[in-house]
Amino acid sequence: MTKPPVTSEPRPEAVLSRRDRVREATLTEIKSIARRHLVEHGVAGVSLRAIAREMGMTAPGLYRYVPGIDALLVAITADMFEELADTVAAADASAPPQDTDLRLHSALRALRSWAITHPAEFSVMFGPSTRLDPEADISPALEAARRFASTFFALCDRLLQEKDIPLPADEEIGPELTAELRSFADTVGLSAHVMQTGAALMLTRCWIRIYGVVCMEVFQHLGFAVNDMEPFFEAELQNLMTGLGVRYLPVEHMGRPVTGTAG
Amino acid sequence: MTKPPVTSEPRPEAVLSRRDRVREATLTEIKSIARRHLVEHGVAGVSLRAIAREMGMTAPGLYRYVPGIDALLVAITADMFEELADTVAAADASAPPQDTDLRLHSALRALRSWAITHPAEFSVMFGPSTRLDPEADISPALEAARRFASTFFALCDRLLQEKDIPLPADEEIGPELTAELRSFADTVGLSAHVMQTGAALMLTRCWIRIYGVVCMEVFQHLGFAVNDMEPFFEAELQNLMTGLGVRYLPVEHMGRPVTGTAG
DNA sequence: ACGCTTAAGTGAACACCGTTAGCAAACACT
DNA sequence: AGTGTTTGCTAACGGTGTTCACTTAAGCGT
Repeated sequence: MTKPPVTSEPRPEAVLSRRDRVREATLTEIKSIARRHLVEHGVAGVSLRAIAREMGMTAPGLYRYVPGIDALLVAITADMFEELADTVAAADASAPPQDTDLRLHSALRALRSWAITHPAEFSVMFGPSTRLDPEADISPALEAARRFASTFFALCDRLLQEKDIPLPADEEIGPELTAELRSFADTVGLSAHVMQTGAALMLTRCWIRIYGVVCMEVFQHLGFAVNDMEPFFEAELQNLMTGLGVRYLPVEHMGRPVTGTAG
Repeated sequence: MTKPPVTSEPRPEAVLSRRDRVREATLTEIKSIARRHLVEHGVAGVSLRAIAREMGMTAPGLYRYVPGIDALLVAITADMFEELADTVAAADASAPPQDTDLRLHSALRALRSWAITHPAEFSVMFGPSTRLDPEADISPALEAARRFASTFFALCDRLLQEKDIPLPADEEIGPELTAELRSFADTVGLSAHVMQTGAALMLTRCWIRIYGVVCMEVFQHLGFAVNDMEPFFEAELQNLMTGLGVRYLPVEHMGRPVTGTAG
């Protein structure tokens, strides 16, 4: 870089050379097409050959950008977690910073919203990994999932600080559960407040229930008998909030529903 | 059948001709091998060609028995629901008929037990259907799933008859939820007791939560941070039972754990 | 017991899939 | 201009679901 850039580039595009830029663009295109195929034909419909065909090139050429189909699926899964994290964070940020209750409602409803509008994505993110080789390296997706979870961790942290959440006492939790909760708290790196065993238990319990309703809705397990699962989600949300000592905020009282980055 | 059977056959094998019998045996063999491949290599590892290869025949020959891979997968899914239903029913029956509390504990623990010992099966039964054509006819599996659910419906029915379960009042449920609950109750054909809106809500809420914990465990979503999910399951079970006004029975007090038909 | 009907199974073919190896062209940089 | 790297291609191997035409075998009625 002896010559200064003459072209009117606002940012020097980091330190990426032109080559690296087009390379990155190609990778983005690959992932974008893969994502579309995922949405349109399900995870089974994502294939390197089809992607290459649509890009006007051949399948082996894609191996210059992606080590294989599994890695590509992991990569787009990570992207989707990132997107979901953004959506949830945006919903969280759309509420007044002090109104922790509303922020929590907002974030959880944004999660459900995104899930039901992105069933194919949600399935590969939160369903069983049926397509990937069990020995595939899924760490990129895990990393992104961590960032997604952190929004909720932060909210729970605030909640524990502000309110007097009724937590189960350490004595009544049981040694095995305590051990698992400690392991969990250590691995995900919970903050001091959530580090309490009772708080960690409360957190996982809430997550399990949210996960349950949303999975049930997206995977269509009551689809044959139920048209709209929203009332069930809201019922669960209400029950959850009540158990947390937080007042439940119905949808009507929330103003315009929050729309995330994609919706 | 002019000649009486000389061979020592206890039963006349229904009205099936010899031809139909070997045909049925072949179909059973196909499904059995498919099931094994499912367990050993995941749902993606089930293929007609591999099954045929193992049976010493060619793939097109299988089309005399099964209309395609999708129908085969649906068929074994139905079988698996049948098996799970048997397992749960056996656990239920292993408790004293009058002890509804214990029967419920037993049945739910049997469900989890079967799920974690049969993750591949559980994934195709309760996870998103990623492999099947969305237009595939899954009614056989649905029918079997209904029979699986009926065990729990019966238990809830008993519970509602015996105890004074604290049910949410009709007024506080909300019109949309009421409508969905009615639709649900009608479709699955709940008995008179569970027909009450509050009871149906309680039932679905419980099911959602059980579904949530078990899915979370089988799909390994906390697997990176938690070794054993049993304490979480038991915590959820306890919380659930308490909410139902039923006393929670810890595992230790239950005697030898119940083993189902497979496991 | 013989002939006819029907079912079972095969081989070839088509259209897909992931992946590897070897090669030619384009590009960046000295 | 020459050199080395990057990119993309073709060919090929082994795998998949599925259809079609065909042969073989079994069962059934007379």
